[in-house]
Amino acid sequence: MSNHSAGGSTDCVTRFAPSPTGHLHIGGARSALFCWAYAKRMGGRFMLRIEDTDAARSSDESARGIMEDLAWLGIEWDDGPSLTTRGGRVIGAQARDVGGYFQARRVPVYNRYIEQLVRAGRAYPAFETSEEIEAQRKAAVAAKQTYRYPRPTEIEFGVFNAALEARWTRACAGESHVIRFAAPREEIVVPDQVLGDVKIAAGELDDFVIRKGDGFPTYHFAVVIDDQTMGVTHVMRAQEHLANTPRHVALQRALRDEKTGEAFRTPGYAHMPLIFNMDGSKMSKRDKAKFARKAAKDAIAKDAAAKGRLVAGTGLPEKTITDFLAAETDAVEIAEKVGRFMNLTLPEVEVHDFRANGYIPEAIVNFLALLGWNPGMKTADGKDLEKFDMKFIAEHFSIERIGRTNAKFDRAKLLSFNGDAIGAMSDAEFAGRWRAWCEEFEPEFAKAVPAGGWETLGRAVKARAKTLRDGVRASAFLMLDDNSYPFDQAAVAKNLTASDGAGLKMVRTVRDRLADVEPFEAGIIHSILEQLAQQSGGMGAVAQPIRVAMTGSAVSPPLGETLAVLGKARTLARLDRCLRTMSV
RNA sequence: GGCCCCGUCGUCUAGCCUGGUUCAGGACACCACCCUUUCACGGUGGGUACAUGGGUUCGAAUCCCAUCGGGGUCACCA
Repeated sequence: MSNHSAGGSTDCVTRFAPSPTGHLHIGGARSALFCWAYAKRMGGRFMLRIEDTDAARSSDESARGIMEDLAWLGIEWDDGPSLTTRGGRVIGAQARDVGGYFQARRVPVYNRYIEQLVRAGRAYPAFETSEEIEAQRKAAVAAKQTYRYPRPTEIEFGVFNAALEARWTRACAGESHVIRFAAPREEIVVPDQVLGDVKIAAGELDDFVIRKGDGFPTYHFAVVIDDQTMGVTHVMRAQEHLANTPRHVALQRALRDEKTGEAFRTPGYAHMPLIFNMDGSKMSKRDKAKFARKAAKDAIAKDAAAKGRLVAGTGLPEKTITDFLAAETDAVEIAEKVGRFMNLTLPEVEVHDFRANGYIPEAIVNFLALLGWNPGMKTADGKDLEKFDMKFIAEHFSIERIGRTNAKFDRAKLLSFNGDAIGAMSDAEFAGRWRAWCEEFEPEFAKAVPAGGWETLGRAVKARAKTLRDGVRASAFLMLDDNSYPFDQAAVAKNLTASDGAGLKMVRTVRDRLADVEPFEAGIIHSILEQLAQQSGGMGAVAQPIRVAMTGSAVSPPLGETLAVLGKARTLARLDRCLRTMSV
């Protein structure tokens, strides 16, 4: 039996290793999900490691945000930093002790292995500045040649000779340097469980940097050391890393574990397909700027004055807006301000964006699982099985069924999944989750919902909401000022004043019937409307006039709930105002 | 450009490994109709794909090769 109670055994250990330089990208979330799923399926452990060796770009705030996003999705780690959820539960509480899950705190470990490599003649200090290297690289490119760092002639592969010792002494004395790996001149085979064996010819690798001038290891080095010392057995990541993997394999062959003295293991690799936008571009934060810019330019093309309104509406300096429109800057903050002012839904690229726009984690996780993986099962009626939950993924995930072809992220399908997931909730569950979301992301609206009104309103809105935010849109009637909301004139003409004011007469009738209703509940209101409908030529003749009178438009959720949530006083006030201000 | 990976409807994909049961199935999107108190929901139906060219074979989406196309990677970023 395993002595690790929280997760499974250490026979299988997968890891997700983000660098904390921003929010969790949706593609990263998929990587994490697959790693998690495989570990669960194998009864192993899923680890979260923070790769913060880029001191300039990393932040603890980002690390925390990433952990919260993962937790929100339901992707919880057995090993990694601990995170206390809102419910007070601690994720990572049973983590194994592997010497820290933040790479920046593991520098002494890396340095020991650096020295091991140097003394084995497999790594050496190099003293060129990055400017010098850059100049050489440019010259090579200009000459249409592939740049490879030329190994100094005095360095003998696999031998700690006098020249190397002299370099090492200079480095240890504090002279500015990097450490480079003496790459082997032999073919390297990366055994990949998705792609099969990927062979890289001898001489393709050059002596890449494994420790930077600032003393931190590079990604390539830290990954190899950590995966070995933390017992990682399976490395699953996006295909963009495939071309880096030979470096890792080469490093593994050159290193020995300082505890066991044995050569490093080569973990099982599985590189998964990449995810792109529908137009084939990379999904990036810049997509928000592109989207907002296009919308703004379109508006200005229609009406030149729109730019002035944009400046005023966003509160940004005119120069900032001008630069933004000219694509001088892709700043997310500007894009978001423009988006907010223009009432745009900017394209989501980070998990947090989806959350803020009203997506629910079950739908995201389900959709993500289908991007590059497929259970290959049928439902009872013979269709492809597409809808499933985390439990299913944990039970059925397999590397063999990971695809090889890149995928485009189809937001329309995600939206459909989200709508279905919302539709599958009970009314009570929807009401609870919708309310919690509104309180966090639409506090103004949340305040406007009367106490006890959430379930009634939720029932009215659930079927027409593909996102939680849609529920707010559908409830726009609630936010109207009872005495000044505008009327859609076409709707008024059609439903109120037409046929000699038949609609207005109906409003009058309904108003009088409603005045006595007690309690003012959706079901009761509905049955009253139904009665009237029977007496007067169908529900359309009753409902549409009321709808227009109550909301100013011909579109709203069902009237029983709409009126009930508004309450008797507001309902009568609105009907009265309509009667007062309108005539044939 | 060098090296590497990939190529089934607009998109995600099933089928490919173990060639025939597939003039290729599902889902999303789209269109039409039905239902209907508006908007939605739901129901029914429809169009659309094996990149191209060569092989192998009685037979190829499935095996082989070439071409074309897409992508990744070549940092003191991860």
